[in-house]
Amino acid sequence: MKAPETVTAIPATPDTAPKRPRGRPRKTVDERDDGNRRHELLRAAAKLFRRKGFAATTTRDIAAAAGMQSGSPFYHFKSKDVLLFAVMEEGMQTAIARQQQTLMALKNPTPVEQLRGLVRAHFEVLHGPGSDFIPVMLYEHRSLLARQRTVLAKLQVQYESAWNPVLEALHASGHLRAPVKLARLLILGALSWSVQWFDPKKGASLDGLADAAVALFLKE
Amino acid sequence: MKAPETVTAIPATPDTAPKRPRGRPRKTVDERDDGNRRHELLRAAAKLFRRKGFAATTTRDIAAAAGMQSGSPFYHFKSKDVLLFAVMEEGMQTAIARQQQTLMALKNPTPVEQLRGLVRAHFEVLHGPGSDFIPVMLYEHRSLLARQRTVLAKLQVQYESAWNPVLEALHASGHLRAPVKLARLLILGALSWSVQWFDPKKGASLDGLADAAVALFLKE
DNA sequence: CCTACCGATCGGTAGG
DNA sequence: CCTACCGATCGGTAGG
Repeated sequence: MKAPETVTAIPATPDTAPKRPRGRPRKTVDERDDGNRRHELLRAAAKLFRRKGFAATTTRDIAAAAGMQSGSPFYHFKSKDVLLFAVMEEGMQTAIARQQQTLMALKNPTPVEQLRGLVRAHFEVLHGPGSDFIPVMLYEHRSLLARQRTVLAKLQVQYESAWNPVLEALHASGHLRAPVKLARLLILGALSWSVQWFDPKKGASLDGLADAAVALFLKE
Repeated sequence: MKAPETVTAIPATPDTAPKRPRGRPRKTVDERDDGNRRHELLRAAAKLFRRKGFAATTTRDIAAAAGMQSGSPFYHFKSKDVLLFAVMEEGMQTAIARQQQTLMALKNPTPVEQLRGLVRAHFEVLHGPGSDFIPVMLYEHRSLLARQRTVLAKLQVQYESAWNPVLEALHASGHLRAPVKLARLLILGALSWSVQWFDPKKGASLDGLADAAVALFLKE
């Protein structure tokens, strides 16, 4: 209500000046990269949703963080829910991509090496650069509408299914003793929970973490 | 504003009837068990906070779930934050108590048996009867004020510290390969995450879960 | 994308 | 504990 938000759009140029589109200046006409502004919103939303939660974050917070006025996010996203969904979907997409890259980069891997790769990739997705999206996905599931949840569930199954053959192999070779399905749930939980306690700024390395996790789960 | 909430308090009994305290009837005068109503609020709040999250739950929701009018929760709790804190504190208190009972009930336990007890007690706290309090504690941490967080942190340290000697012993005996501190974080994460996927109504037993977890973490 | 709003909801309170 | 409210905030929209 009294929030100036940013001191941008006071009409400093009256009728005398040649008419110019309001809002922040654009360098050329064909640079109007809508995708860019849209993505700024996504990143701001991801960051705020992660820190304060979906319900406690206002669309005004998000607009301000992206340097916009309070009504502007709705030019890019129909509603706050749609914004949340977009954050999660992008998170899952990049998570899946990174997971696949990691697995492909291994040459003739043993199942143990594959597990270590999956673990390492998961930590990367959770704590690496641009890592606000997936924690939102993990912790704001209940804020989604049923239909959105269905779509994301498919991506999640896709992500998790990469673990299955690896865990099966480890179970068969005696490296893993727990039932595969429960093992996957428990392992992914152990890793995902690190969002609550791992602080990337404190210097501990993701590699060290991954080693500890593999040592915890595997026999010998 | 236009919310009738519950069709309770329309003055169906005019001036003719003998005056009677409004609201739900009390059986006798000295039964006015304030602690009971207060606790009904706590339970209703825990349930709603767990299902919808703190920010998305209104004090009106809570009041209605406890059979009260919208302003009444503030007779028992100064603010919504205080209610949240009370839920978490009670959750930690009973979790610590249950954990201690479990450990005491073991006669001459091996470290492996102790771990299994701790795991089982943790699942009980998360999924047993009256299990809404601790999930709220786990998932609504960020909604707390700094001062409240400090108080709860002490209880959390107390709860977690019970794990340390057990894990140390298991590490020394070669049953546990990961560094103890990281192992504790990962294990507690694996267990706590089950809030996201375990459905008590689906029949799977907490004992089976505990067995799988121990099998996952321990060598042989 | 900004301006200027609206309608609804929400935490909380005074007074009994 | 209920009644009757208030002040603030919030998601969203019309119109440019």
